[in-house]
Amino acid sequence: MSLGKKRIFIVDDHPIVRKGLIQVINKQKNMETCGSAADAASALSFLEKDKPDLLILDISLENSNGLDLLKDISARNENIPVLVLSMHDENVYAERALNAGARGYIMKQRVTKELIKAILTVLAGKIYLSDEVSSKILDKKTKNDSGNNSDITDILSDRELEVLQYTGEGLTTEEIAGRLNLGIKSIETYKSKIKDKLDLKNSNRLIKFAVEWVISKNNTR
Amino acid sequence: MSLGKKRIFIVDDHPIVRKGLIQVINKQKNMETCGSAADAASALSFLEKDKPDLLILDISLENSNGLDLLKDISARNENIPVLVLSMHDENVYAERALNAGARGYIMKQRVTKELIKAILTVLAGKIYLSDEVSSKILDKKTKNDSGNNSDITDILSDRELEVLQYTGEGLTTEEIAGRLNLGIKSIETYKSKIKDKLDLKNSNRLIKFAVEWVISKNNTR
DNA sequence: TCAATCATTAAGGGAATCCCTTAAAAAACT
DNA sequence: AGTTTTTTAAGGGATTCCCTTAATGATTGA
Repeated sequence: MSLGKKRIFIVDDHPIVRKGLIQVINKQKNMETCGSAADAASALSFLEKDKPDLLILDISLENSNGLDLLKDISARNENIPVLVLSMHDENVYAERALNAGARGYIMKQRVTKELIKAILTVLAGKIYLSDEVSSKILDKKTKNDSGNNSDITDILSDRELEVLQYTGEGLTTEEIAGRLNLGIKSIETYKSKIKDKLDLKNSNRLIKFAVEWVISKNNTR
Repeated sequence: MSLGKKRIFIVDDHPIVRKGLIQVINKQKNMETCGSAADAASALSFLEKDKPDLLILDISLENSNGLDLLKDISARNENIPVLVLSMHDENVYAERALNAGARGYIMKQRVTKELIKAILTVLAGKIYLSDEVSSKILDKKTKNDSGNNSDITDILSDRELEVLQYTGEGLTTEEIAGRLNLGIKSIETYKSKIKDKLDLKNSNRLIKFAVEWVISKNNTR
């Protein structure tokens, strides 16, 4: 942790965000960006050739969601520390990101102030989370032992949650299948699993629930 | 349109996005940023003192959604052209933004390439939209032009409104038919009329809209 | 006032979804 | 190591979607 600058690769589908990140990082003395990508495919092809010291990853990518890329990277055991960037509610995705192998989670609302701190923390081998999230996650871990948690993010699997999200955005079965690169039949299965788990009578109730969930997620805090 | 640089104010709750935008804009010769804000409140207080030539606005603000701010600005007749920035699907929000007074709509995925073009277009008094969306919306605008009241209760008939209400409560076609003592086929007709009138692509979008409408109705009064 | 538009109600029919069952490989707990 | 959960998907009847056509009554603008 001293010879040369640490090399950072950025994956984010918003060009302005990439620009902003590159600018902020390259202003630092002990780190520099070594490239960027807008989607999972080009990110992976870069990682095959070159290994940066850190990956900054937006989990809300357009064509293949960021959690999948994160899992993919962890699966290929690249051993690259990943700092996840998100515009979503921390409470919903932070824990999943960590479970999928991330070493840090930071919301776009916080980037700039906390970004460098987060990068340094992760580069030092530690895990970075904002105070609110870390305490919340720890809370849940201890509470969970005595059952009774009606947080849907605990009940639903990753895929089910994604399907719920897209359903709440008004997408059809076919459109969701397209987004996730899965068959229609699989999406139908996820929907029916969600209905079972959340005790929703039929698909209209499911959509209603999903829409309300998406709204409340975006309005809370 | 020539003496001095055009002054642009930015409203976005993501610091990196603000940084990126400021960098891109200030590189141009004929425009410059004159400030930025992360939320509606500080944006409004700035606008009371100073009037920029253009406002760039993220409609997915945290604490009060951007559409409200947009409506607020239009309502106070500030006459400032607004370019809306969004990470959302254009087809879902673009029209709402225009109805609320925006002069342009651009997705964050497109910013950098199209940003300057969009700014110049709006500054020139025109409306900027990506090609896909523009034709679609302008079509409808000309149709709807008389007495431009986008209040749903004016557009929909009584029956249609009832169906919308029940749909927003999560009822199925059959259940609605039961409630209103009508045939399923009639409910289907009403649903499709509603979709036509409100320009909703399919029944999932209809349900989403209906759920959101029911919620907003219960909150706004 | 009378043709014209809108509202209400509904049928026909192919396509898409829903809903319920079954299933198999992989991953994750215990 | 063995059980459970997750991810993925097929089959098939029931329901809903979506598009078209249509009849009757109410409203309204010219």
